[in-house]
Amino acid sequence: MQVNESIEDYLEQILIQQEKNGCARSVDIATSLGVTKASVSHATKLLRENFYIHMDDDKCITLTESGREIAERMYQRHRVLAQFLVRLGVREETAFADACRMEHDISAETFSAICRHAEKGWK
Amino acid sequence: MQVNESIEDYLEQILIQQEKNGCARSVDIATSLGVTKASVSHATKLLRENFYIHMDDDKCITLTESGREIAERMYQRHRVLAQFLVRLGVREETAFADACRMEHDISAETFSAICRHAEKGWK
DNA sequence: AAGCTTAGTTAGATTTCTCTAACTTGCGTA
DNA sequence: TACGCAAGTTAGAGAAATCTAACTAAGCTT
Repeated sequence: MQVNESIEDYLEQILIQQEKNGCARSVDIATSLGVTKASVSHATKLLRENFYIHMDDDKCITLTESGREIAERMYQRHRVLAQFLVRLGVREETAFADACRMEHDISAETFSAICRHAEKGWK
Repeated sequence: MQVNESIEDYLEQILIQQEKNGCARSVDIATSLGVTKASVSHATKLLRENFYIHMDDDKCITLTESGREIAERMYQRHRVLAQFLVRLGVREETAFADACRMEHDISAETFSAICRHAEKGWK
């Protein structure tokens, strides 16, 4: 399995829910990502087989070390990109939605350039 | 057929070649996009069927009005985004590659915010 | 003319992601 | 206890993009 956009979205969403509730549930992942439970089930099976997540007996999903690493990277990108866009004058909602797609596309070099400017101001 | 990332890339590449050589050729599209001739053939068939391109008897590919509209939008985004990233300190090559993916993802709102800042400076 | 090279097409397979539909399982409540 | 709901799984299908391999068709070159 290669880690692609879809997989990254699942991992990021699991992180968000895990931070909020202690663990993530399939049904909530489905709602947040706008996909069916069947799709989540399929994805979590893959993620489990490749040791990116752990699912305990009562279906509570948590990230493993390697899953968390990817999820944190995506979530950080998501937040920094959204903040950056807001400072460029984009409405918060649009910024968040666009950042959600951009986070998968940019190189480490571009991300660090954006990090440098997301905090500073510009004229 | 819905216009997605892949289709946008084909149209943009056809525009670039059309500007340079008067028309685009399948083999050059394949080389530029890093896909096989078979993939280009499949894509151009779709694009023809949906009236985004025209292919004359000697296989010379040109954009129709509606194809050109999409291609121009993508190419403009590509250039503006790349320029913007360069001004943020990203190396030209990386900027161009990242812009190539970002161009498909950003909303009109985000693009116009970036346009406003791509020309101005920032500190 | 015969053979080579290049461009393009077609057929068929593969991969990836998603869906619907039908199923199991567990829990709560009437 | 029995019913029904909610969560999750499985099977099967479809869409989209790509690939390889084999083909056609034109145009050069000897």
